Amino acid sequence: MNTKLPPRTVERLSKYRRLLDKYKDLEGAHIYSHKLAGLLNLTPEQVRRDLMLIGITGNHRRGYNIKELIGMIGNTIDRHEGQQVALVGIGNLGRAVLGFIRKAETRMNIVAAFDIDRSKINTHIGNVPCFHLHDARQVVRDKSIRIAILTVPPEVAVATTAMLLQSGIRGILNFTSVHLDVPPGIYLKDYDIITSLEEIGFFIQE
Amino acid sequence: MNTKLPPRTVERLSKYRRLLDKYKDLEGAHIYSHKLAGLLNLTPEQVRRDLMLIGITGNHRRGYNIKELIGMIGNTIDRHEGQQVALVGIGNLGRAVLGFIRKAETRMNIVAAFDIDRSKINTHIGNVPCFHLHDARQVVRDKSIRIAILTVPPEVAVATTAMLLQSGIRGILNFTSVHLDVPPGIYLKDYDIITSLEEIGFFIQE
DNA sequence: CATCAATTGTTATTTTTTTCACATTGTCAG
DNA sequence: CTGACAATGTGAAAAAAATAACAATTGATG
Repeated sequence: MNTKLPPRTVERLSKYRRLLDKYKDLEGAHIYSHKLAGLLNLTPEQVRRDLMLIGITGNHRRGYNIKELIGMIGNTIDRHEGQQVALVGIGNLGRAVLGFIRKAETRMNIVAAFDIDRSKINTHIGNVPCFHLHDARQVVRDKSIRIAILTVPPEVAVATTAMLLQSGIRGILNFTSVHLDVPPGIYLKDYDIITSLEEIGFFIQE
Repeated sequence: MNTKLPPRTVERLSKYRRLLDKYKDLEGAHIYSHKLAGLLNLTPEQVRRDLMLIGITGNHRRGYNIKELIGMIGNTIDRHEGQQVALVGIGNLGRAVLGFIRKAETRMNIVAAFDIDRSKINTHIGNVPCFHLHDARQVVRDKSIRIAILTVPPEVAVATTAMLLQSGIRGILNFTSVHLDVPPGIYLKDYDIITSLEEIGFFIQE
């Protein structure tokens, strides 16, 4: 489908779906744009525009069919059979993130973990097999991995990223506070806890 | 100082400072806007405008004085003697986040942790004392805590948030995937791993 | 069956953020 | 001392995102 959606819209679509997922079995259930907006602190107009952009049509009297909505969002933002994701860096943060994602219901499948600590290689974390980073190219290809979650120590963030890019990774969720330089075509999302805290700190001053 | 900076600018200011912090002892060192921009994948104009907004003046020949720059960013986005932060929810994710922040160099001080598990109360995690959530009001006031990092299980996210708000917290960094409703004046920042992954998944399709 | 209230779909407007463009200025070379 | 280069500072333009406004539609109601 059309890949020209605004990033903000994609973010919100993901949230709509997650919020609505719990009602997915209620056949015929509907929701109004203002209700959905209220639940997520958005405006109804924003919700309607987002849904319009992915071609969802609501009922003028009953609102949007929840099941159809979940389905259409899926058609838009999911790959066909889920995305394969690798966790890179099996420290405390990495393990915690892994646990978090496995508890959440999502189409993102963590299918491999990478580290350089020999004692971790060939073990399983949860049920995720652990490989040496040097084998990334092979594993990434074999398992059709396209996304990496980067939870390595800052010192090795840049070098690790270079290896990941060589191995064919297309998107990176960067938990290190290190700035990464990626070529065009690679989608990088920074997850910078410190910056977020400082931002909060600034905006609560008055 | 002026609190009307665009959120994006505040985010970038935090990043400028973190990047430049390693040069803070080089007396008289300067950096050009285009150099700083290159390091963070921004445009030089954007950098200059951000700095202009907080009243920094560069040298037309040598660029911006790094030390002054770090100082001015601090004047703008820091509270006077750092911010007091509480970690709420001492599970794996909470502990990992705590470890991460303590390794990073930042003015955000984690001064208390909260949980409801009796076995954790009155212990220390790292050197952070752990309290029962019921004592939040008291502790928050005593320690001048203004920001909470929320790493509790999703089932209790809403109830916990209500308690935090009652105790006088002003800002929340929300690691749960649960949507939180906060009154005006409270600054909430969602840290939604799943949404971020799905966003990456969408944008690498083509 | 006509009315009415409520909601959608979408165009227009406003606001926010980024980018462009260029006059201005500090420093260095000669 | 002077000219020229290479920055900065900033108004203006453009792009992106959010909000407002309102006609069109639906279905419930009397």
